[in-house]
Amino acid sequence: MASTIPTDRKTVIGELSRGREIADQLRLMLRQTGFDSNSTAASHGLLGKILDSFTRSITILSCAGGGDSDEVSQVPAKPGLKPEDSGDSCKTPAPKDRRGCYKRRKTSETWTKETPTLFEDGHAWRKYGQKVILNAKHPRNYFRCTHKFDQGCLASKQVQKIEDDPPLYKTTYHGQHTCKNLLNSNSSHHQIIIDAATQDHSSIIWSFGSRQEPDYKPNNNSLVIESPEIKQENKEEYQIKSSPSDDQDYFVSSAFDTCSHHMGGFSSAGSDHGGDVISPDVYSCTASTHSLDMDMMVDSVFDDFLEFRSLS
DNA sequence: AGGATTTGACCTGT
DNA sequence: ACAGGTCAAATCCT
Repeated sequence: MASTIPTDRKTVIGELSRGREIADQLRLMLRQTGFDSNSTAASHGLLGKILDSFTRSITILSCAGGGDSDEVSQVPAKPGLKPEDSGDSCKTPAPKDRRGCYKRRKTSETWTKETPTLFEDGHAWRKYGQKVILNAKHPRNYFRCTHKFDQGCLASKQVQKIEDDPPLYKTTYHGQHTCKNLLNSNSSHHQIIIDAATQDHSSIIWSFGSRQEPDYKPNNNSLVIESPEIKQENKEEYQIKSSPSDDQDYFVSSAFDTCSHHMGGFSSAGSDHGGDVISPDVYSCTASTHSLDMDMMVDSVFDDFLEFRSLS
């Protein structure tokens, strides 16, 4: 990686800039159209993410002069560290002095979810820490995307049990997945529901869950598309392994190009095998009939992403 | 053996 | 100074 040709870099930056502009236009456009407030809010949120992603990528590419530029979070430049082995500071030796080895994420976007159960979210997570939190009954668990190093995916999450009685888990997500490895390569049953008819707009609802909720039935108008199963890691006793969500957002977005989801549609299900149940999370998106041009815009945005990926 | 988790130490923001 | 986030060596698991 240390050797990306400058021309390529420029091309990538150019493409990303273009993508950012398009996403920005899309946001303006959304502002003027008549989506319902929920969808609008969700769409703006998603667009914000897209814009943020573009901006970060551009920043990384522009700053990291030589290439190599690993990530924003793993920054060297340690003040008190010996200058030898200029470059990777915290990676290898210097077993003790970790000053400057990492930067705590500060401004990356976060969003939280409170759910009564723990479940899969389609991504592979690696636990990297656990911390007792003041005034909290349960420790907080820290996870990062398994592909942090091989694909530079910066997504991470924190999971904490906040209630005992009716169990309640709070999951805080940081950053978007940029990795491509969803755990859906084998055969689970994610549900994608395209709810074809509602009053004003036709709306589309996708719902996902690594296990199907037995009782759940989409309404009559729903078109249900099943996607392959995601890998399940059934560890009965310790499950803060992954949770639903955001990444599906990414998955959905890239797969279908348009729409956003709103959080909060999570619903709990019964249980099977006496263990925790994975319940489907419902993402919804309203696709207005007059949004074709937006589709094209979003297409364009994702084209940029794809191009960026292929170049990098 | 290699990957994942545990856990104490370390670092940073407030 | 403290609380919380991250690192990385040790340990566990497959």
